[in-house]
This record gives sequence, C-alpha cells and structure tokens, in this order.
Amino acid sequence: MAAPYNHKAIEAKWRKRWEENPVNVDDGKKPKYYCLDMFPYPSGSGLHVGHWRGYVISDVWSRYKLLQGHYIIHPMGWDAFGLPAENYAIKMGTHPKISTAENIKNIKKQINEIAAIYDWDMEVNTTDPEFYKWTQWIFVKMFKAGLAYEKQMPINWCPSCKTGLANEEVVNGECERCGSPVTKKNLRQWMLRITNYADRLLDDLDKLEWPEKVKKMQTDWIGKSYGAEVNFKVDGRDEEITVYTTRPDTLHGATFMVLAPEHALASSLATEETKEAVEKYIFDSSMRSNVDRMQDKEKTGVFTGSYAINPLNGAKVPIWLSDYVLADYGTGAIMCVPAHDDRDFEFAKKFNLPIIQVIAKDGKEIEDMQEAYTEAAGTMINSGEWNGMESSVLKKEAPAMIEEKGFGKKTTNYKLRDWVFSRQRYWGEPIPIVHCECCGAVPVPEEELPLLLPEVESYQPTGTGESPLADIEEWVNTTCPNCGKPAKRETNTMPQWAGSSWYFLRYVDSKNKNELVSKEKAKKYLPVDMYIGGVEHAVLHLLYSRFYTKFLYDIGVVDFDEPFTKLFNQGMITGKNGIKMSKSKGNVVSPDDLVRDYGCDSLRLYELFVGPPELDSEWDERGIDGVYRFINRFYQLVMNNKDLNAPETEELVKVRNKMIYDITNRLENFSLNTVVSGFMEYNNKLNDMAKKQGIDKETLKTAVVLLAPFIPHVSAELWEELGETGSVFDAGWPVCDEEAMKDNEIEIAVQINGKTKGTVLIAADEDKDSAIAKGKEAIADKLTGTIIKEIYVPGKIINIVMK
RNA sequence: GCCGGCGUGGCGGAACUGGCAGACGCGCAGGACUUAAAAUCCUGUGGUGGCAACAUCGUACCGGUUCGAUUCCGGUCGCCGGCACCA
Repeated sequence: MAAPYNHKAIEAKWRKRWEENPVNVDDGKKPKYYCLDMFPYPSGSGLHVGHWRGYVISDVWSRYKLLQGHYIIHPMGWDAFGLPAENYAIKMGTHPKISTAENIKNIKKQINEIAAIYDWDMEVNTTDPEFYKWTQWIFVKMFKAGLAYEKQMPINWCPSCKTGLANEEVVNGECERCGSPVTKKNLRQWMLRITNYADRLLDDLDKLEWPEKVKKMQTDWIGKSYGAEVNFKVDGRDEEITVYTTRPDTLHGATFMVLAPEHALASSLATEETKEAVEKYIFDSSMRSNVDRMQDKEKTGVFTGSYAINPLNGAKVPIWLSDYVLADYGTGAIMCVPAHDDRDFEFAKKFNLPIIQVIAKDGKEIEDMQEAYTEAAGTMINSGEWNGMESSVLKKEAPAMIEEKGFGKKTTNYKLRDWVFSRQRYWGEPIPIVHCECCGAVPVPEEELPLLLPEVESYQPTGTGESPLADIEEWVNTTCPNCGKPAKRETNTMPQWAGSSWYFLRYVDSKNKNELVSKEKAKKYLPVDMYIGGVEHAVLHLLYSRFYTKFLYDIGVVDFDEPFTKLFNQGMITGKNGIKMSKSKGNVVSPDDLVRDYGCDSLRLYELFVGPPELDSEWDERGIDGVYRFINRFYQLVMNNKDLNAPETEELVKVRNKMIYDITNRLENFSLNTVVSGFMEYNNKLNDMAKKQGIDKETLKTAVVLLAPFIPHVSAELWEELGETGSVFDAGWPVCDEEAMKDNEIEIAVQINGKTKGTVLIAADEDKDSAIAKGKEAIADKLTGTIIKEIYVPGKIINIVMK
C-alpha cells in the first residue's frame, strides 16, 4: 500500500515548482486563447466559496485549452473605483485609496489559493493613474466625436448613495447598489450617446456565442420597435402634434389623443375653462416621483379642452394629458385606440371616451367589449378605404402609405436611452473637461492626461448634486486649455462602469505608456475568446463594454467590434435554502478552512461537482468529503499500479478511449459537474479492473492528464511518480481512438409493449431477424400473448408489441 | 400584466438528436478491520407487496401523439429570472 495522499505536502511542492517554472508560456508559435474572468472589486469581506466557483471554472477551461496547445491569456485585475469601494471606505473611516490597496492585497492572497494560472504581469487596477489615463482618453475621444455631451435634465438619483444613476442601474425603482428607492433630481449631467449605437448593438448580437438569455435581455433593453409618426393638426390652430405608433393600421380607431404632462404644448392647449385643471395636473405630475408613477397604475388624466384632427378621416378627437404617456419616448404624445390597446381601453373606460373597433376578430365585431383586442389579426372594419384588408398586412404597409399621403413617416424607436455618465462622488475618474466662459466645455489636452484625482480630507458625498471635488478650490480653478483665461474644472466623476468597459483590452499591454494598447499586441492577443462571470451584468457591464469596443473600433484603436466572442454565466453559490451568502446573514462559507483541511484540489473539484455550472447551487458542507475520497482513491490507484507493469489489454484500451471520449465530450459541453462524476465512474471501474488484472501505465497516464485541469497539484505529482520528467501540462490533451473504443457486443434492453423485461447481448452489427430472435429467447417465459409487431433499433432496443 | 426558464428518491443531481429513469456523490443502514473510535474497505438503499425470483406504481398535475415519453404537443398548478404604462 502506498502512503496516504498528503495534500499539504503535494500542493506546497508544486506551488513552488510552478513559481520557478510557469506552465503557461508564450513561445510565439502557439495560438493564443484569451480566457477572461469578470474582475472583482476589492471588497473588504474577502472571497467566499461562491467567488471561487467562477474562477475555478475559468481556470479549468484555461488549462484545458493549454493542454490543447494554446498559449493562454488569463489575467486578473481590480475594478477598484466606484461606489462599493467608496462606501466601504466611508464605513471604515479609511481613505478609499488605503482601504482599496489593503483589500487588494488580501483578496490577491486568497485568489492565489485557487492556484489558477493567472499572469500577474498583466494585472490592471482601474484606480491606477496609468490605467485611468486611458479611461479619460477614451472620454476625450468620445467628446471630440460628439458622443459625450452635457444636458440639464431630471435624472435618477439615489438619496442614499447621493449620486445620479444610469437607467441600467435602477432595478424596480431601486438603486442597484444599495436598494434605496430612486428619486428624480434635476441636474446638469454628462451623457454618452450610446443610442447612436443602438442598431449595431442590436444587430451584432447575432454573431456572439452568448447565452440566449443574455442576448434576449439586451435585445429587450434596446427595445427596438417599428411604426410610424403621424401628424395631427390641432383644431382651429396652426400647430401640429406628432404621435408615434406601432399600430398605424388602427388609425381609424383613434378616438382621443394623450400627451405627456411634460409635452411642450401641454399647457398651451388648455382653454379658459380647463386652464386651472390642466395647470394643476401638470404641476402634480412634476411632483410625483418615479416610483409613484410606476407603482400606481390607476390611470389619471385631464382634458385640455382642445381637439386634434385625424389626418386620415378628418375625425375630431379630444386631446388629454396623462402621465401614463412618457415624455422621453417617441414624441411624448400618442394617438389612442381604446379598442385595440389595453392602456387606452382602461383610460377610455375611466373617462367615458368612445371606443371604435377597427379589426374584426374572427370576422365580426366584439359585442360588449370587456378588454382590448390587441392582436394584429383580423379584417379591417370601420376604416374607410382600408376596409377588408388584413390587419397584419396593413400593420406593415401602413407606415409607407402614411408617408405617401404626406401626413407622417415610417420610423423606428428604441427603449434604450443615452447613458447618464456623471457621478457626484469622489472615488472615480475625474471627467477631463474644463469649463471656460468663452470656449464652453473644453477637453483636457490628451498629452496632459491623466488628470489626477486630487487628494482630499473629506471625500463623503455632499448630497447637494455637487461632487466633493467641487470644494477643492485650488483644483477646480484652472485655466482654459484653449484660450488661457481662468476657467473651472468639471467636478463630477465617472461611474464605476467606465474602467470596466475596456479593461480587458489593457491586460495584454498593461504597461504601455504611449498607447491604450499597441496595434501589434491587440492583433495578436485580442479579442476575448471566453468570458466567464455572473449574469448580473447582462445589461450593464456587458452592454457598456460592447459600446466602448465599437467606438474604439470606429476610431481605429482595435480591429474588432465585439469584445467577447463567447460568454458563460456561472450560477451563484448560495447558503442553505438558496439564501445569498452575505456577512449580515452570517451564512458565508470561507474557502480558507476548506483549503487547509481538504486541499485546493479538493475544493476546486467540489466547486464543480456541487451542481451544473450555469445554475445556482446550495453549498452543502458535507459534499466535499466525496471528492476528497475520490482524489485519495485515484491517488492510491496510481501509486499502487505504477510499478506493476501490467499489460495493456484490449479491455483496458477500450476503457481508456471511452474515458477520453466521455470526459472530452462533457468538457466541451461545459457540463463540468458530470465531468467530475465521469472521473468517479472511471475511477471505480479502473479500481475494479486493477483487482483483476492491474492497470497499464498508458491508461494511468491518460487519466492523470485528463485530470490535470481539475486537480493540477495531484496530477503533476502523479505524472512525476509515473516517471515523467516534463510538465503534465505539456503532455497534450489525449485524443480518442474511436475505433478502439467500439464494442463488438452490446447489451440492449428487451421490452414488451415498451416495458423492459430483460436484456440480451448481441453483436453490434447483428441483423434484425436474429437480433429479435435472440431478444425473444431472452424473455421467452414472458411471451404469453399474440405478437403484433416486433421493433429493433440497432444499439438501442428490442420491443415486442403484444396483445 | 408581458417575455423567458424550471419542476426527477431523504438531499445535490444524471439520462447525448424519444429507447433499460434515478449514473455519480452526500446521507442512512448493515458488515469487515480495531480493545475501542476515527480513517479505510465491502454490501444494501424510489414507493408498495413478497423470504425470494418477481410483480406493480413512479420524473408537479390532467390529457394527447408514439411500438415506446423525464424528453415532443395542448391545458392546469407551483417556483425562479427579466421587463414593467416604451403606445
């Protein structure tokens, strides 16, 4: 018997070896493979077993690609600017610069326990001036391209974090970070024109190998719709009101019109009699918070007293104001067809407005209508010249017809809004803009970047809508880069997403002083082949990164316009009953003790075995014993057989090739939990065979190589024990000989009426009649009725249909 | 409300394009080794009936297609995620 498996000694030994001789080296000849983790923000609470999971998955994948002969780009860095880091600093009463540095040190130590093949020479930190120089540079380029602009407008405001937020950061009316209800605040903001890229962001999703779920979330977020703008004249006046509709086919059914209270014409449409009510409604709406407007779905509204003329049939329709119409979508005004729209129907019922059906459902009008008929399916009625047309056809053709008639045009709309890019907080990249009385907003000259974040005494958010930087007079007061006159610096900072939108480009050339990334290195190492991280960034980071990459492509920095070819979202590891691990819940499982007691290899394997990698999994402390036992058994198997020189039998060759086939297949399908169970099955099988005939060296070596991406220390140790002098990671991924693994005899099930009654051994190429004959023989005692039909599916089943 | 996804033993979960449901692991029970325990090894482990071979039921529920359905189709219930007055 070999000595028991000593994880401490083995892991310490190989850590040291790999430090001296890294396993992943760029020899200039191997094809590159870029496998990226979503980089963490350096939180103060350190890593728990949930963080490990994603990093283990990406490392296993990286090492698999390494064994297949690639040079792996597998970097790690720190998303260290932004709210989480700053809030933590405030809570601890430490300057964010100091707490961030401390946290990075701790987490880096913990990450090293995973024994991933990270290349720390590539490390980036978004708060490093040499890094954020380029974050600012991109902003200046966007400003010059007209993509960054200032705007005074009511934006989402988190009263707890005391900063403005992007649309993407508001989840169910609450702050994505802290969960406080988001209010509105009228602020001057820097905006990024991400909407200019809406079509490309939408269309290019097609070329990505991403989870369909994420693609769909982005598609919905961009929210492209097709329709028409239609101009309605205001009765008795010169003005026109343009509405946007996706259902121009129902134009004849428009019985009223609704404008957002913020619409430019809203108050001027009021008459003597309605003036007071209209003004009050507009004022009340302006006072209602977003959350109010969202949660309270009961329709409110007021009649302006004015009428609009339907350009198609001349009908006179009343114009109302209501806050269910959004000011910043479409034209801020809609035509209302209560018969065919749920919201219009509700509004019409409440205010007693006429309902005219223009689509005959199943050939007739609906009697006593209780809800709107919203499908574009049926024949047009009450629609003048359009009568008799098919609604679905008309829906597509109407925009062009309207355009031809001259009272509107075909158009598209998006739900995506421009990106609110400024934050009223200290811990972020200063926006490199100088405000000059003569020249307006002037970018800091590129050669003067980085514009350093000044040191401050007080970095607490002010809550006034100004960033803490506004208090530092000597920093704020400067001269205009353009005309040289006294000017003031922009005091807002960038959101956390600024650095993370492009950091993956920097890794491959992280020390370049002159360029964001050199053309040569970008071409050689980019883009990212596989990106692994949580699904929570589906419309935040992942959308922003795509936008940034497309912009950098447009200005010639990179020659690809999608950053991440493949994406994998790993599920969360939760505590008992699916509760998210958090310090406050007291259910955090630290990897440190587990590594000490079971070893890194065991924890790596258990992180995968705990469940399908794409699903959330509950952490069950006891399960790790199972993988530990497996590693131990495998270790014993190799140690006890390595010097026996057992002959390579046909059966062993078969098992070996099946093992290669199964493991590779499951790995390729990213079914990592079943890869682990597969190893256990083959280990059990080989242990059985070892008792009977011993295991040949080639089979042992193959198993060790297959396991190397998963349990690198043990594999390296056993590789050496098997007499190999080179690195197991240079061994090459085993290739399956499919001929050698074929069975010439197969056991298949014999059924009666689809229920298994027994099994029979037949040749793989057995002909139908003899197969059925053998099958019947095997269950002869159960063939008691009249046989109606006999089915033989080669390699699968024999089924006797009997009465 | 709309759009996705999911529902399998005591537990985590297997089952490739319809073909032996419950692999693998945890837990549990019994046994071996031990003075004893831990560790390790062996055996068993969906329900019901039977000493047993075996029979029978069984993949949320109801129905359909099929020689055969966890898998495909229709409906119901439950859970999870996304969007949320976007006209």
